Amino acid sequence: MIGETERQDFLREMVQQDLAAGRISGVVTRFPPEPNGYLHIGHAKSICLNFGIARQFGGQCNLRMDDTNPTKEDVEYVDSITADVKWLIAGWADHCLGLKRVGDLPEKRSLGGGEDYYLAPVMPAESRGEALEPFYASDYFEPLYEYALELIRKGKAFVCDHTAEEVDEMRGAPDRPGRESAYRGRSVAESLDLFQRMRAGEFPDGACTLRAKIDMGAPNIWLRDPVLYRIRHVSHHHTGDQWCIYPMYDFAHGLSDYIEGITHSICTLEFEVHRPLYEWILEALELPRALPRQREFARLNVTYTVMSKRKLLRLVQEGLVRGWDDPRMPTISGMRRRGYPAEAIRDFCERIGVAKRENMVQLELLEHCVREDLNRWAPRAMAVLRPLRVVIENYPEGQVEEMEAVNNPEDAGMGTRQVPFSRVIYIEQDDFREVPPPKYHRLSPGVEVRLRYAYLITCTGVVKDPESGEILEVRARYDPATRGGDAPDGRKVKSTIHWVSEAHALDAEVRLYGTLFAVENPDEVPEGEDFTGGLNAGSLETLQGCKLEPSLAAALPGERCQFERLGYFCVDPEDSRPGALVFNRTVTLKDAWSRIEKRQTEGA
RNA sequence: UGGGGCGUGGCCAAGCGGUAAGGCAACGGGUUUUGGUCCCGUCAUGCGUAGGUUCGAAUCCUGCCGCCCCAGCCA
Repeated sequence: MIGETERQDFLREMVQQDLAAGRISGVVTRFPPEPNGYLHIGHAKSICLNFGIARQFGGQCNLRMDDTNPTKEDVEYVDSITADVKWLIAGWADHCLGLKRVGDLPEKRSLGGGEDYYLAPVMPAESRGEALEPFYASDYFEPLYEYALELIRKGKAFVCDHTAEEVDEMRGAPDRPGRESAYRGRSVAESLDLFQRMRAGEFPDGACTLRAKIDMGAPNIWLRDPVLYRIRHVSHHHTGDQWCIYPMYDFAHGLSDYIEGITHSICTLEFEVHRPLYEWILEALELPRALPRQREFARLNVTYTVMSKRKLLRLVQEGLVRGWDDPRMPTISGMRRRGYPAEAIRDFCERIGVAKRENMVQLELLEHCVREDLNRWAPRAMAVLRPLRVVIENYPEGQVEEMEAVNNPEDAGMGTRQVPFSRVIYIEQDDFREVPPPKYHRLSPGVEVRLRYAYLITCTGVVKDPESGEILEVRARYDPATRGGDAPDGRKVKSTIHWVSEAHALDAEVRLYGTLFAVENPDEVPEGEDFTGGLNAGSLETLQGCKLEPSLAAALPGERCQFERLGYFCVDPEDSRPGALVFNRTVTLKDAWSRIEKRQTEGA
């Protein structure tokens, strides 16, 4: 895009070279999650990469369910994945999202003297209101079966009757070659017959497999006659009971890419050792169209969280979080519920870059991106999370003034609003200290501070519970000449604090989130311990009776704003109700005072 | 001890033979009716390490060291 500097990385470089060399004429990528869990921030990196490349080169990116293992997959996951992808790319790469008409299957056609299967994406611009759905690898089971037959005919695959244990044992080891299957020399006709009977359901699970005939002595283990098909008498979330044989990832993936006309198949590093097999399968079939090219990048790791779907699933199943969309989860749905804007997540994915080295990105960068985005457009409001009553002794009882407050100092166009002020207000407990520590600028006896958009007040004393000594309320006097916050004599105060009028306050529940794990790298588990031992017991703090300024009464589910001086918050889309508002803290504001305070206590 | 990858500041990451970009974090300062934002400044004589080639090396060559991935009928 002109004027926009697109990030350069080794993958985009490859795409550019392929284009320049004329190997391809357009770019088609794909995002191929297995529907066995919810998408997380690691997937977001992949989504931004694949859609980002499609977008940059005027191509498309197909959303495809890599659903070849029916025992682990579920429609709940395909639905959540589809929604998460759409949400994440909205307003950025919608036009690149390749889907297909509901029910569409690959078209069988003859090409180059042979049969070919192809399924083109339907782009949003040409959908004309038709119902669209993601691609499914399982929609290719029939073509895949045909390709398997072809491989057998070419003498490049055979049906093997060894048990799983035997196959394991015969595979050899990294430094020791394997032994050939006793069935490797089976005739083409026999393998063809057996494979057809496998499909027909004549054999029980595990009785036999279809294997590629490559090289049991290959140093790369994935070339040692890998299994291509296995028998599983289970129904599939998308194909039902149509099949009892299911293709393995290596066989299905490259061919799915081929069927969709994918030019670049970008995946994570652990698949690098599979690349020779990916290429072997496509080349063995002698396909008539250009082949996709697989390249790998390093997956994302973020501090204080885990990224494996297996571990995230455990957190959900064991009730250690409140679900896949728990705001503490690194899932896209969790981040959305917490209030992270899609644009901030995309910005993060762009900033972390793409390379091949292992990496662990600090959570702080993600939070920085969230703050930077929200700062620009989130409206400001005043809310007191831990209320402390302040009585302004010389303010007339029963009097109410409407104070004009700025909605967003970053954007004058967002205007102003009126906030009611009266004799009794709430301030944050943190904003008062009976005995102020050094450098504490907020309210304390004898000190004058500014109430934001209101008046300068001076603390005159406190009222304590005679029993416990707990501070029940703070007493103060205001200077009537300072309406709006400025003193006519030009005197300065060191601090401005927020407040909410007691008589006008809205009650709300506010949920504060800390990191899910207390340790930077939860995957680094001490001997004999479980990763759940690293969980942060204080990751969720629920506050009741928080006091909000009345303008927030109309806040809608999902709506985001900044509570001044505290952080960015959003109305919980699930649990909030009119009159019973629930807010999630998305991220705190940077807090210079807490750093000073921390240094003081550590120094002491 | 087989094969495949990767080593640039605390964390990411540019760099593609001409003398170490940028971001986050951290630290110091300025502005400020959010201890926010914004602005300014500091932060690798050094690119895993040892040699070699070259007028010149993070970039090329060789050796060594370290880390990651692969022995699912998971993806």
